[in-house]
Amino acid sequence: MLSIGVLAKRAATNVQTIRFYELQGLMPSPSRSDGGQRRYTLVHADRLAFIRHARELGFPLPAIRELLHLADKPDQPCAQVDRVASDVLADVDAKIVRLESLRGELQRMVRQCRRGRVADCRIIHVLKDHTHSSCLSTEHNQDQIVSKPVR
Amino acid sequence: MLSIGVLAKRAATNVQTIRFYELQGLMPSPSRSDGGQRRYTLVHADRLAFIRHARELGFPLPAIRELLHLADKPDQPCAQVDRVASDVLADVDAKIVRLESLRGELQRMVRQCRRGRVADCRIIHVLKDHTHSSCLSTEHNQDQIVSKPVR
DNA sequence: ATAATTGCTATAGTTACTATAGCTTCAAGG
DNA sequence: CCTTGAAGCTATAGTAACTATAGCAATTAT
Repeated sequence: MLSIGVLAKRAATNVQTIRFYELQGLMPSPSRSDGGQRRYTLVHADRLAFIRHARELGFPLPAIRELLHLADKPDQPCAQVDRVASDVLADVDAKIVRLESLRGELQRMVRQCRRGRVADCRIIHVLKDHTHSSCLSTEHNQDQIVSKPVR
Repeated sequence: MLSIGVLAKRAATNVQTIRFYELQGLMPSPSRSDGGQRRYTLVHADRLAFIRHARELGFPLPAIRELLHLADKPDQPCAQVDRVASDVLADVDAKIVRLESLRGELQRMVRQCRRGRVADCRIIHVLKDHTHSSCLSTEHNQDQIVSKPVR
């Protein structure tokens, strides 16, 4: 029987995340100690590893929920599994395309900076100039670009 | 004088976003009509265009706040502007690297899927097998990969 | 037995918005 | 002048996937 802390260490997850997965129905509610603390088995550890691995590969939680569901039905055809994974792949591809376009623009901007005064700064100029602003606006594509959280 | 709706259309933004930027201190509070509705000038329109363009390029709001601040001091050297832009570029670069690594893994998984039963599915196998799970875990790099919101 | 650590629940914060509810104001037509 | 429908107002909650905190209870080590 594993405490939540031990399980968390094994999966390189943190404790709150495991409780969060339980709330979201991704991890089953484990049994409890007499005092009410969660006690896990190796089955739980496997399931958590599956979830974490899928997360690292960019699967969103609803997709993982679906995969876990499918994994429990070994005799079904795996077309659905393939579709879920392919969707994630398509998503990742789209993100790469967009980011590479951003990178191009940014590199151009930064390269043109002559380190003078703000008044002459190409970066500020480009941002101010809304005639340029069409260069990237791919209609309905407004992805959020977030700085990564440092854990 | 522009109403918030007209301003929004010009900047291809939506109305709530403009009010949100005002709350965040990115847009100055405009004057109001007798009935209390916001009335904007072309100065506001320029500022909003600047913000939107920077957002499209992946600048987070705090960075945009800094740029707006710097843009108001034309005689300062632009080194700080350059640094902000370079940071965003570095961030975009890091995201691309990570996503390309994800893409590789996903492609391998999807290619190996033989469309059989779930029990034999390579995708499920790879996800279940935690000996593979080290392949991507780049220590403290745990970026969130989110599906883009459809507007 | 006691102290340090870990666990518990519930709640709020993160990013950059988006969406709703319930109300008020505005602009155009008759 | 009056009505009507669209647009605007504030305040609040929701999104994704966690992370962090507060205030308390259980467990473990000494």
